[in-house]
Amino acid sequence: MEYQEAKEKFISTWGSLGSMWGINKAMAQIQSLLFISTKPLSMEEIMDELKISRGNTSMNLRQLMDWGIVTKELVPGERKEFFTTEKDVQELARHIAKERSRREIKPVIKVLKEVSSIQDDGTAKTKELIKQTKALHDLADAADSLLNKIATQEQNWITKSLLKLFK
Amino acid sequence: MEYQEAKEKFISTWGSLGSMWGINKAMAQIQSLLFISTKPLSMEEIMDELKISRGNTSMNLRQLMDWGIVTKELVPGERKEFFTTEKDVQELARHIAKERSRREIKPVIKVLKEVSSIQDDGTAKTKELIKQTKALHDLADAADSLLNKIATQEQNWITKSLLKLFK
DNA sequence: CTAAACTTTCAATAATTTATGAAAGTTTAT
DNA sequence: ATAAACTTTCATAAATTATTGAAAGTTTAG
Repeated sequence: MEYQEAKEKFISTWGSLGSMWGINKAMAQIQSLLFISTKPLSMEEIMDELKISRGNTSMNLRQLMDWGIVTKELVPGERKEFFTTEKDVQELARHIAKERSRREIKPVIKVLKEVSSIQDDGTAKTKELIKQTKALHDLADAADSLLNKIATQEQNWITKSLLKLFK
Repeated sequence: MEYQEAKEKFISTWGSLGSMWGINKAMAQIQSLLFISTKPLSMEEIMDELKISRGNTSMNLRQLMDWGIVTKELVPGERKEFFTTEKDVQELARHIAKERSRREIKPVIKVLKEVSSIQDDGTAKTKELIKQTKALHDLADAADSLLNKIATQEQNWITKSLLKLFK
């Protein structure tokens, strides 16, 4: 396998991994392209490389910027904009963990709290609803704390976590 | 908020959380319905409750069984089949972690290994591809180990993990 | 100010995913 | 063996999500 093939394999695999986790293909592919690029890329270059439209590129770049993992780079003397992604995998993981927590997990925890706090009317089904949603709430809450600790931890958390956790 | 409202809120929230993480709505909703049910439910009951078709119910129940989180229950004297989900959240989380690792993370790690193992031809772009995919490989590998440790750990891992990790 | 260079928006369309329902398949009781 | 009870399959439909491309918007150079 040589460069071009490896690159394509990486980008397409990353793209389909994204889909499995609710991230659209174009977004994942743009990010992965930037991730292995040796220099910032313009919109034009991204479009060409991935064979996607201008609009699609623009919208997905915006989303990546909203997620905080892609930034605009202003190249002196150039009029157009260039883009780079966070190159450090740890930092990348941290951003994603933080955002997923904020956007997706926290709101669900809130609902679980509401639902598990309803008045116990004494019936078995109400008791079960309360019991189960409370258990889920506690799990989600613990998982979210873990995620956030990780997200705000200094470098190399994974290595350190593994050490602490399984020593 | 009383029982019916709380129940619906829980089921619909759980359904949309599923979508964010690549799990279809019906599947998530069936699981959540079973999760708060005080008894095993028949296909008929699930269809009625969630207003989904027989085919859809059947296919999603099969998927849930493939994931190992729903099982058929044979009620003596009854001809039809009944279904229950794992009621213990820890066990549930463990199943899901294990399956996601096996189905999604492991294959990606394999690709990352292949891609990061290409011949270094000395060019900057090849070096970058190797470096970045290797970093990603190491991260994915570490995260996967963590997930699997969690998945095979005894009860209450979260509490224990948190203690160890942040004491 | 104005025109060129570039980016964003968004209505229309395409692609993908999910759901339906009836036919085919299976199991069980008699 | 057969018919009723029940489940699965799968072609088709519906719904959702992603993509396009051209028009509108913005910025910068001169």
